[in-house]
Amino acid sequence: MAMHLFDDMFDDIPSRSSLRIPPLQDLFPGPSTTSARPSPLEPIARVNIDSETNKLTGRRAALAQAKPLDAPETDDWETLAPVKLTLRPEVPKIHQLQEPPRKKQKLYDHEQIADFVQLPKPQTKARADKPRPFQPIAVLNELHEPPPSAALFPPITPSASQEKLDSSPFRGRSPKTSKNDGEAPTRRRKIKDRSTSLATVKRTYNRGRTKWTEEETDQLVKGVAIYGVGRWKNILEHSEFHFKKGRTGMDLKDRFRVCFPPDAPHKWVRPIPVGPESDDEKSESSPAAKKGSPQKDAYMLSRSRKRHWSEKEDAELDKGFRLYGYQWNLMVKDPDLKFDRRSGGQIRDRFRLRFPELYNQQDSAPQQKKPPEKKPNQSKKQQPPQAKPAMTIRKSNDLKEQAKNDEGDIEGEGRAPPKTALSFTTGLLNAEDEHYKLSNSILRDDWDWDDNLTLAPVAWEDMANKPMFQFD
DNA sequence: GTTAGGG
DNA sequence: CCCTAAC
Repeated sequence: MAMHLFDDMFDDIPSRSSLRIPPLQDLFPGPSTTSARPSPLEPIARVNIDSETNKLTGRRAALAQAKPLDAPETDDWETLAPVKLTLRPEVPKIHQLQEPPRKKQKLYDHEQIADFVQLPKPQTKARADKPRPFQPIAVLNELHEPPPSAALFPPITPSASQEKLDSSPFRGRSPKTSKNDGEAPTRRRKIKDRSTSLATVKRTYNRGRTKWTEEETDQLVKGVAIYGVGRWKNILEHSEFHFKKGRTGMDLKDRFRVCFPPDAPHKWVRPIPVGPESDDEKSESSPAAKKGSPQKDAYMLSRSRKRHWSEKEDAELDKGFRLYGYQWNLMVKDPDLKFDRRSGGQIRDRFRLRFPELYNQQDSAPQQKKPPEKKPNQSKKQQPPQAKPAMTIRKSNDLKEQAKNDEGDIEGEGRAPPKTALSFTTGLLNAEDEHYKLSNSILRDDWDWDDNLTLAPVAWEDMANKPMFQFD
């Protein structure tokens, strides 16, 4: 099925001649058997790994041993010199002076990309390095610590002791490593600041740059060849690769995006081998490969794109919550809820994002059963009425928090948030018209009442989570 | 916890 | 490199 899917994918692509795609070159050339090698950017649906040795097997193993173009004629080049092999002499500076500044597009010319050992060199914008505060002082006193005077600065906030540590300009970056050749600095902890009084204070601090070496980039390309686009964690942890300490999958993703811009895949996609597939993984090579046509967009074949939630879908989510509460999988099954290929987990995450406070109350929420059926011929097993859940009174600050979040939605989206039934529950106490909302939510008249239930499920839900009284 | 995409 | 929503 997947094959035909891909066949259609390339139907609307003009023929290669009309596209004038640059000469196809092997990003991943071997000494002799180029045709036996799959595309480095070919998505890998399955990776064969020997469970015993934890090593790659089959063609992927061979891929991992691929040599760069100018590798010496030795079979174990990688094991002998795993790090230095791909180093190339620096481009003489005279070239940089003579050649006019290249346009950004030039960076991705196939001439450069095709030879993966020579990846696009970053624009050397002789940017006057913005000195970090206090850094010169640290150099002067040769202490990799803040100067004593730093202690004189008052804390920004009363509870900023930890912040001061994290915000130190010396954190994770001693002046000694100014060459930026060493390890990446340790990553800072994420700090979530929800207090409004500090909203304007910048509380995040940069990790600092860790330059990508050609070795690293080589390994990244190899990793994509082995695992596929998007398998950044796998690539990062591949035993044969040695990325700088502190690198994360995100870094790999960013780097790959820099080298192979997804909006211009024809700039970097390599040709597909023309020979017959040699072995066990025929099913993994894309149909495009069999046609001998260039792969249009390897990104398209990576993990599924993230689909944003439309307003309509949010409305479905709202309706679903009124019907099923926190039972996300039931929402998926309900044909009346028109979720478009959303899983229960996706629905849950969306709900958690939109209504975090309400989401965190699900422990005390009653478990609802299927709502009233339209065709009540399911009289075999009648669910007993749900036990009345323990009444919980929401704390006032919880409600304020939720109200704040609701307002944030307004600002963030630039449009009024859908005033959904969820708002009944979430923003109730904040509203002036409490009576209206109470009656509207608990004594709903638009319910398809199930005779087997003394109350509609939503009523229990609301009673459990909504304050019946306000003490402020 | 990871990844895609925007910044 | 960071942030955040989506996964």
